Amino acid sequence: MRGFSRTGGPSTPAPVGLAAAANGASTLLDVMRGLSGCVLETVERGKTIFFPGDPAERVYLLRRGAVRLSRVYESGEEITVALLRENSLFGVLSLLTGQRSDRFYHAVAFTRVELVAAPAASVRRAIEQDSAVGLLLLQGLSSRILQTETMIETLTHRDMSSRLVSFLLVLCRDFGVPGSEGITIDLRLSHQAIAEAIGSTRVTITRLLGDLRQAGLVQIDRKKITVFDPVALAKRFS
Amino acid sequence: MRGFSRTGGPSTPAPVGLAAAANGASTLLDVMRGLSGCVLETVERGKTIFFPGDPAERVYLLRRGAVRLSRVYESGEEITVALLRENSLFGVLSLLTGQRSDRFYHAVAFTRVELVAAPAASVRRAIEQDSAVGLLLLQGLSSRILQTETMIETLTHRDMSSRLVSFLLVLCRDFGVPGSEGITIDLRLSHQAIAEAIGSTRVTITRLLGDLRQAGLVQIDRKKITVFDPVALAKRFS
DNA sequence: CCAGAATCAGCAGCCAGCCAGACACAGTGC
DNA sequence: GCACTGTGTCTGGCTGGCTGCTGATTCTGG
Repeated sequence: MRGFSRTGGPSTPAPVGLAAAANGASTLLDVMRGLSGCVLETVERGKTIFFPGDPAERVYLLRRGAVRLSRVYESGEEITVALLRENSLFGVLSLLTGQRSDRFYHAVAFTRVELVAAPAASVRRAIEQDSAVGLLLLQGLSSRILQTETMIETLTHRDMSSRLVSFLLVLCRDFGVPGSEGITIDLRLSHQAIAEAIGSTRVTITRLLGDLRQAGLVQIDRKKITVFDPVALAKRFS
Repeated sequence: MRGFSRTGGPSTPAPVGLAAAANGASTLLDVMRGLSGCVLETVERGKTIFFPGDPAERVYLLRRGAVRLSRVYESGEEITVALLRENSLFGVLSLLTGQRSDRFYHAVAFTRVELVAAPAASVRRAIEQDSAVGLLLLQGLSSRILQTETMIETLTHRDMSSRLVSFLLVLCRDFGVPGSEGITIDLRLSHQAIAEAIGSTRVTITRLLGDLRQAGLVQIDRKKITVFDPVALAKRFS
């Protein structure tokens, strides 16, 4: 259970009456698409959306697919800071101040991705003109904060087994597709990718996933993980 | 260095021209104080601001002091999800949907705290009436996201020593007061509290802090930690 | 203001979990 | 076919969690 059912609620921001009334744009997507200078982009799996050091001048809305935000160290090590799901806002740093600032994360398309990018200035202008836009963006960011905080919960688990389980539950929440056998995580995850996200190593993930599979809790088919019963899996916390 | 100097930048949202022009309210604090139904509260160290399960109907701005957001488990274990510094927005969950929702974190005053609380409905109304309010809130939330993501970086460090160092640097950023000898973290931190924040145990923190002290990197006086030289400390990453 | 209670800090020894490094093999795409 | 990425497994070694105890500090209620 822990953090699974409860945080599952407010994930996809529902249309708000206010916004719809204002100008017919009832979702973030509608709003973003209406902005001047907005661009619809498709990025192939593995391609970079922005590099650390790039100027932060656009705000992105992830329309389809998953994006990985990561931090790269001199050592070559790479840490995943967030795995963004559909409907997530990112690159909001550019809204922060009027001054120019730079990205410090690396944003990579984790799957084939469709996104809407709009200049920060356009977004600011849209907010001025229609306050409903501000509210929608706020809701988008709030939901990002909730996701991130769930991830912090995951990462403070002491033993790797609990961390992995907790992470799988987060993935179910964000990328889960219900099927006949359980919930399938709609991402092609390598053990290495999981390790980078929860601060472990490839070998450990291999071992722990093997344990979970042998316990009959999950199934793995061509890098796609199916969780048979999230509640049963949650009981696996140390 | 890692995440220290870079994220230090956009911490306190600077007044934005737009907002000032709109109605003279140039900071979040001004905005919040002007809201109908807003309440100024003082909460003593250790007292609860809201419990998990409480209805989420107000948005808070932390005016002075520090607030700890945590998750409590049946086992009695408690995990710190965020240590909020002055000027942080929290309780934004209530903005998310029109429907009623409940808190799932425990918010406790970590120090003596002054805060402004406003009903979510008032906040929504204020955004409608003055779009500058929306922008200020957005900036507040963006800065929260940056903080939270730095914390994720901290937590994905594998060895406890790096995690502790990284956490101390985060604390310097958020609660540091420069002094003649270095930066003093203006919080009374027990080893237990640190352990709960970085997913370790009291004993380990005791040992590692002892090491840092012996290495001449930090000083601890009645639960207040002074970091002599953040840059030197940052070199301590494994 | 004081005494008892509670929390906090420090130390040591034991042991499991996990990392490092290495290697073989399977799958996949060019 | 070949290169590359991903998976599975083993051995050794060390970090860090767990337990138990003691003395110091801080809090609390009279």
